[in-house]
Amino acid sequence: MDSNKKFLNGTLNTIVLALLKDNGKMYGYEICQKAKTKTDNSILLTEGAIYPTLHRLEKEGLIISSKEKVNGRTRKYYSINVSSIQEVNSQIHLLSQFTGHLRALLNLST
Amino acid sequence: MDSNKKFLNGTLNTIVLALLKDNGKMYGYEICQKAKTKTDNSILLTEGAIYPTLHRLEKEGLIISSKEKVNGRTRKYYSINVSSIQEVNSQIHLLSQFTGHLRALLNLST
DNA sequence: AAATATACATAAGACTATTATGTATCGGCC
DNA sequence: GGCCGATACATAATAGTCTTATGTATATTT
Repeated sequence: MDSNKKFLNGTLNTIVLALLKDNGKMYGYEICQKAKTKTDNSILLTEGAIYPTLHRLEKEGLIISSKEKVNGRTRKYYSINVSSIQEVNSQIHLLSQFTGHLRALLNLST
Repeated sequence: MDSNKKFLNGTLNTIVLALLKDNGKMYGYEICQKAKTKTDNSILLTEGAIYPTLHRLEKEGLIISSKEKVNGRTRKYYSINVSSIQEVNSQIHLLSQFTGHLRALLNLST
């Protein structure tokens, strides 16, 4: 059920970018929940993976963060850096192409 | 163009199994060529990745090998171990599901 | 004769995810 | 009132896979 784990490698970066692009702004915990609910509990992002990924993407300048206190708990919201939107689109497009190629190799019609 | 590289991680195992299942028996170099031609020169498997993968899969008992001398060059042919066909099908199915979930996250219709 | 394609193999290094651990607040339950 | 689960962040040690580089060897093309 959660054997998807081993496939995640390399795609997590782009998954995060795609979710942020769609949802405007999100925080780490929320991204994990979204991925989980959108994939029937199949893609389960762990904290040890998501937070380093967010830090990495911010360091690279693709996303920006801002802290907010909500209900007493601190949330760190991330959103796409507008000046990097082309690069983000490019990365999403590449992953999209890759899934297509994968499906061709697996003989999946669509 | 070959930025698919970073997405490959974790999926190579299953790609190899899928190709072997479709083509009966193949050798390492042939697998690389097949992946390349079937994906418009996008998925380029390197020798440093393919050979360790084949050795790993054989060690796990999912595939079996036999050496043949063809035109003066030695080829090591691999094929699915018939007694592991269920496990192979299962792994291919999991990757297939994963690509579906990925496409859902990327908002790709198909 | 030299370069390219074929065909295998392995080692060093980089990168990413898993697992484990730590901190802290909030809400529900008994 | 105290405990547990959910929320929310973070980091370190470890494992695993891929890239890059290197090596060997034969056949074909230029």
